[in-house]
Amino acid sequence: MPTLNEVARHAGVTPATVSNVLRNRGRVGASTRQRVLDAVDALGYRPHLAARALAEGRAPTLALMVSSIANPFYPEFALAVERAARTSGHFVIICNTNEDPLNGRAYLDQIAGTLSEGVLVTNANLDFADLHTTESRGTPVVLCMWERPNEPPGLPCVAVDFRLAGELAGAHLLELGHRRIGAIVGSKASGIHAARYEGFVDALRAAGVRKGPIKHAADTIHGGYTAARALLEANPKLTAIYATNDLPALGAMHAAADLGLNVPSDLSVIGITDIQLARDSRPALTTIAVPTVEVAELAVSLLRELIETAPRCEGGRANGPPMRTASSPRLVVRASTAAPRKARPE
Amino acid sequence: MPTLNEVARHAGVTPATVSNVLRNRGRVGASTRQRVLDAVDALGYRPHLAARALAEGRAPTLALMVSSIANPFYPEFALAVERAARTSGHFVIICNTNEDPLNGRAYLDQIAGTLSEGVLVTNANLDFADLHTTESRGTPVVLCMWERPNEPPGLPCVAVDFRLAGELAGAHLLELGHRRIGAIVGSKASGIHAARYEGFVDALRAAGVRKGPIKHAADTIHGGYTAARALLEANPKLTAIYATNDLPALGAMHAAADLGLNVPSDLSVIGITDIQLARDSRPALTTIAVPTVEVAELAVSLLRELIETAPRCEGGRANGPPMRTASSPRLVVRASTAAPRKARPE
DNA sequence: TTGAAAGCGCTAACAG
DNA sequence: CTGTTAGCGCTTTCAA
Repeated sequence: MPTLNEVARHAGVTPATVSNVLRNRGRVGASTRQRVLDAVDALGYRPHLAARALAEGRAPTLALMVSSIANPFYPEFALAVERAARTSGHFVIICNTNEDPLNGRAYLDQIAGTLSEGVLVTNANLDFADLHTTESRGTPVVLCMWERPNEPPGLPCVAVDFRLAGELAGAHLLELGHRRIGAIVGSKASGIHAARYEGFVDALRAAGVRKGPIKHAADTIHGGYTAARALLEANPKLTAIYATNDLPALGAMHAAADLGLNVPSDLSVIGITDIQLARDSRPALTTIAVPTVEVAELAVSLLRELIETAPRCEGGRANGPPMRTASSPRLVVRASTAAPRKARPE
Repeated sequence: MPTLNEVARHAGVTPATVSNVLRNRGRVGASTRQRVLDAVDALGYRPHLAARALAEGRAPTLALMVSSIANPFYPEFALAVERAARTSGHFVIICNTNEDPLNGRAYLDQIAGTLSEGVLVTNANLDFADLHTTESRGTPVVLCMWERPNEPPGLPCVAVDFRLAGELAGAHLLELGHRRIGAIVGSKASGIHAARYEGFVDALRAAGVRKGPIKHAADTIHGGYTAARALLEANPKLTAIYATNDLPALGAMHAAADLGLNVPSDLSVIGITDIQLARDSRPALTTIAVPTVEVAELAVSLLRELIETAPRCEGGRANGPPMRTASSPRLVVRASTAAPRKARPE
């Protein structure tokens, strides 16, 4: 691989000049510029990104922390993140924490500030303390998909009103006439989906409908399957299931099928997120769509701002860490919800 | 972020010594070592990976080229790649080509050899010429999932016997008694799935069964859906569908459902790969499992070898580019295949 | 308009 | 055992 120095020699100029023409920096004479350009493609020169970054005191990548890229939501998000990152010349490194805070910390320790200029965090089950540490060391961190716009975390974030998402889901089911609704709430006691459940409960309360049974489940199809079976077997009269995520909702549909229940005529199922699979399932899943791409773009642009300004205003953050709020979740009605069989019109 | 120099000053030694204790290189006195270590965590020092890489003449990442990380196969593969890469201290950068060779080339030009030490390529629709170029510039490239072990490409690769996969699929269907089998062949005219289809046809031929209708389709659930509908509507007597990939197979199951056909009693469906979704679909998909994780590991280890040896044996590749062959695909019988309704025993 | 020089943070000879 | 010296490939003052 030819270096900038070799290009310079080849063009009979100094490295500084080559650098200048390459980045359109200083004023360079037209003929010199041409000579340099010729040398560049005579040699097939490509700038060494790592070296450039080192000299500039920057880093050419963004780190994307996910619990496991295999969970189908993350790839979709990652794709959007990558697109956004490319526009600012960043590459993205995927960091699978595998739900283990230790892995997360190891990643942060290694790449934050050295290989990556900023860190994007999805529900990767990271230690907040670790995140603060990396932030205090000067590498900006932004939380994607913060679930409570009204309760900012101690870190920069992009918020999505997941309470509203839950509420919309509840309202939709209620409107169809459902009164006995089971809930599958994702992600263990970590309470990561608490807002989604609260919104749902709020909707019920507002309608004067009693809370139905609830079951916690892993955020997978299988987790939803197991939870739904348990729910349905213990509560045969349920006419609908609300899952705080699409994957468990899909699992609930499978459980229904295995129990001889038809979706939606015997059982309605609704999820949250609107992943690709929701569109591709049979019946297609009714869900509350979250603006994934928008979140990714907001997150990347926020991160970029932080990267720009971080060096300057070291100490004082005016009113707490910045937060961007993505547009509201919205209901997407597909084929997995319908009025309960014997719904009496209100 | 403290630098190695500061650590050195803090410990009252020279940078070289710090470097030595950090990498257990030269012999360092016990007390000095301790002093350095103390300084390291007094300052919270972490090595600057990019700088280190630059000094070592290496790069800390591997590039993974995929057509789109959103296709559910790739995340699974990416996860395995990342795990393997971590063991050699590499991070992985995901490069979505979005099926466009131009994007692929842009990625290669930018990061190969500067940010990434090696390139892993899945079916990303890249220009082979571009790949050769980057290889000739000294950055090793390995093709993952080469489909024809007997016809090595001009590049290092990990091969999987996809002809066999197709044959196994055909054989399974035949054994169940199917004689009228439609085929959904993925990925346009690029012929990327040709081997999979040939194997299938070989199985039929060996059994003296006539080829059924064939339809090409995009490698998505929707693509499979459309193709299957067309196939089924034009050929009502089909009792089975063979798809060269799981996603289209899943789509075929949906099409069957929409046409009032029960899978597997009215129609058997089989795919190739065994992605997670194959396990999670209802009915669960019978498929030919490809050893994804093994392929990822072989690919990374081959790439590592190439990275090690590349500098030395610049010119001469003994017997063409190296190829590793992953273990054979194998049949995984689930619930989407069964004997055709009126199968007469052979 | 171009060149010379210093330095980003680290490693790698070699010398002492 | 430890320090000295160069230098990875590039950028960026500052002079010329």
